[in-house]
Amino acid sequence: MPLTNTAHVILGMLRKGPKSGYEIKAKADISTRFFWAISYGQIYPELKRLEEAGLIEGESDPADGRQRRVFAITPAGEQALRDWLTRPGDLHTELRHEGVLRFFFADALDHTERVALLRTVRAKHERLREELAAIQPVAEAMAEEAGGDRLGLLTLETGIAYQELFVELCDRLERRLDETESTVGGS
Amino acid sequence: MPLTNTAHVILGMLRKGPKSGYEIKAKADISTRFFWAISYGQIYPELKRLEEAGLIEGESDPADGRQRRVFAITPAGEQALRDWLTRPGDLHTELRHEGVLRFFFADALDHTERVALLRTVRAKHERLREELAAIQPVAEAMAEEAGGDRLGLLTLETGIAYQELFVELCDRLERRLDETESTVGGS
DNA sequence: GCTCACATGTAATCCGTTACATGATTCT
DNA sequence: AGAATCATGTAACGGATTACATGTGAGC
Repeated sequence: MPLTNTAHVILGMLRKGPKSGYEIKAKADISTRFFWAISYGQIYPELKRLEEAGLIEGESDPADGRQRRVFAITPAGEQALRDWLTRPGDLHTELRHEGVLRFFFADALDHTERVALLRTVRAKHERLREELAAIQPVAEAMAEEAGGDRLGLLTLETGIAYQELFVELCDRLERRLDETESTVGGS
Repeated sequence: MPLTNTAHVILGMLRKGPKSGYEIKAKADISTRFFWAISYGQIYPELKRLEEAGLIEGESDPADGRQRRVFAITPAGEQALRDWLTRPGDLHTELRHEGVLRFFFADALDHTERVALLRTVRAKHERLREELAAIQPVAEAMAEEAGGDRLGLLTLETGIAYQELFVELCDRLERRLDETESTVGGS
């Protein structure tokens, strides 16, 4: 059966060099997390499956006496990754945004509550924007060691622009709310 | 136990007037779908649960001899909706975007393939933008009958801006790709 | 001695989609 | 006659999160 996108994240991470499950999670947490989150509950079982399928190879590599398994991608794994990257057909795109959802139904609230909601949403995206901005130097360093792969940087910039859009949209919505409020009066 | 966001979608839809499960789905498909999708597999069981919890009340209302159950929100349901809308704490925000994910790992591709990927992603968002734009007149009509609730319109505009951002980001990324390609040469 | 980071894994559970089953009515 | 729309529901499955369980080593 076909691999999940999460499996491809693991494959993609290992293509940049051998890693333990723990390291995969750590790298994902500062990069892919913002548009494709993964958790330990998926990583370890998936590593097992990928190894059985011959797409990766695990090797025991205890560091400082600590138990540790490091996985490396195989040629078959590289091929599977490439196949996925170039595969035609629909790309899964899913957004679940409780803030926008609440706003959609905010007719049940009064003006003050609506504004408070927008401010909360705005604050969240502002915080995420800062979180991403803080990663930038790390990503810069990672790009160096990855032999000049700048795509991580570009993706990060995309993530920052994404958060900025929501901040701006919240501001815009609040202004629009004030306009109607002042002309017709709110509920 | 607390209600899911999907349950709140149903509650929110019913607050705008009694509806059948089928109608709820139809309304959601042209509004909340883009930031909180729901399916029949959730709607019907959830309607049952909400009724048992006393938050909505179903009434058999066959139209043209067709079997049909219409649900109305109860005062308890309205209260539950309000509680949710004003509840403090983290708002679930989740993005799963296979296009950006692939781009992040596109180091494994050559320049031409990378550009093709961006074009595919761009086309998808372009199509979504048009889909949303086509809904605008419908939403306008819905705002009238909803007694001047303009929030649906504002949310729709937000959705359009969201799609436009991705279209623009794809263009931006393609330009950035061309820059590095022409100066240092690609893989 | 304690806490944090490193490290691996599983089980329960939740949420959601997809596919299926069924049937009436309306439009072409 | 056939397709599309209206209409309700369930079962199987899949993907992911959370919580739990366990243990080492490093730094304070």
